[in-house]
Amino acid sequence: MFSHDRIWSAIDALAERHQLSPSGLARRAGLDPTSFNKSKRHSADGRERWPSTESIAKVLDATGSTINQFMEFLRPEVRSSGMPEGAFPPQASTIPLLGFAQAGAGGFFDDGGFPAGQGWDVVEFPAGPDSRAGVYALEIQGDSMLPLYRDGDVLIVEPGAQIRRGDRVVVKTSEGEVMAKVLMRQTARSIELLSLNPEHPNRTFDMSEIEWIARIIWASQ
Amino acid sequence: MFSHDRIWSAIDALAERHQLSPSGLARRAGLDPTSFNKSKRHSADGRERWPSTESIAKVLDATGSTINQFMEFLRPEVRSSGMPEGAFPPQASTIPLLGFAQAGAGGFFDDGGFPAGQGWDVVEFPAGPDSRAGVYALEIQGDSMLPLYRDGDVLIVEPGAQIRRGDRVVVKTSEGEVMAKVLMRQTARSIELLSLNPEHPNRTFDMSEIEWIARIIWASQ
DNA sequence: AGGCGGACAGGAAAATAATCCTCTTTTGTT
DNA sequence: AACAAAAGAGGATTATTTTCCTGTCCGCCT
Repeated sequence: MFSHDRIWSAIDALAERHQLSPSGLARRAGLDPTSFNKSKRHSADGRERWPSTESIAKVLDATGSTINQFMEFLRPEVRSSGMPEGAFPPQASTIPLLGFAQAGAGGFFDDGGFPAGQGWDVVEFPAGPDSRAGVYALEIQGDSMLPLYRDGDVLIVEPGAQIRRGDRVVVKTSEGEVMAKVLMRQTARSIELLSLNPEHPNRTFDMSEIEWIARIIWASQ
Repeated sequence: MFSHDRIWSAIDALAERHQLSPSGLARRAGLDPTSFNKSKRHSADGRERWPSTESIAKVLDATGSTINQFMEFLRPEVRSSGMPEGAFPPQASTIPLLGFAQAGAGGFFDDGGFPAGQGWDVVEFPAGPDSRAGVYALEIQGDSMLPLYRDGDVLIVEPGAQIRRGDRVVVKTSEGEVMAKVLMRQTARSIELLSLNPEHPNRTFDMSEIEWIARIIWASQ
């Protein structure tokens, strides 16, 4: 998350961004040029040394950088080698939440339709911090999943998410077929999938035919 | 920009966010409960005391907060109107994207169903930075919007988003009715809405009867 | 080639943040 | 109302970061 290593990397990245060495950056910020030496990032007994928030504030001020920019450097580098270039997993955030049935009552929206007033809950969107590993998107092609999913809709899929009956899932068979279905029933030996399109039949597979199954967590509208 | 005052305000905000006092937050983070006392934010000679980066990392870790969230608190308070307590808008991020039809081809997933290999695009999720003002969630109640939306599903709604024909929308009438529909047609004087449930009739309104209309951007699955 | 400045390692001293401790006030529970 | 726990002010001590200083190495300029 937010580690000693990351914060020093961020300082190095900031220096590099401004064509400065670590000692040049320190000097620019009015600090001692040896402040950011690599040799001083651990103490003699091996303990991690953390730069102070005051030093960081001075550095940002001296380089005209924003907190945003520093935070970009502070983010973890993409870990998994399977993560495509430029992918950057969602961060948790919260947005106002209201029950649909309450939405018509007065006092929840301003004139422009924006949330206002008291009585709103909050909900995490996207999902909470434990549940974002490997999240990816699949774009719907064709009309075979109407009325639920239209051509061009994007499904957000989360491998490793817990799956229960009734969940909408993406399934890959060992024959290479990938399909979006509703999980009806799963046992140790077999899996029964309900089609999203009522015109298509339900499918039942032996579990040995299933390569993986992952839950759809969001669909674009 | 990044000032002593702001960083202490951010710590206070984070504590409040977790229903903690400053001393409670410090205690949660394994620090001494008096660490964040207001009385200790300046030294006796008036000099500013800055919390260490190490302390902040501990606090974020102990509360399960992200750097993003902390940074939001670190920003000068600009937005005030309409944002309910505790709401914290989504930050842009990117995730891997693949067309559904390609998902069955080899090389895109590892054995566990996680994205792997080359050939993935990226897509922003949630939507890009310009389009998140006022985003909120509505939770579906009842079965009236099956098969599309089930009881308990959450819709993410974005007031101010551009709306086109075919978009799924939430509409509020001046009589106080709020409904989720598909936009069929909109003119300066009238609006025609297609019901999400095929058993329900289409609705046509005079524009003067419409208080606001907002696009549904995501639905939970 | 020689001199200068910058980058960086390393150590001691000074400055600063955290911890420990005591006490008072406030809050919550019975 | 009484009691316990939490919150917070304030001070001393400890731990940690910054500053000061020295020295080496490297690159650049004259």
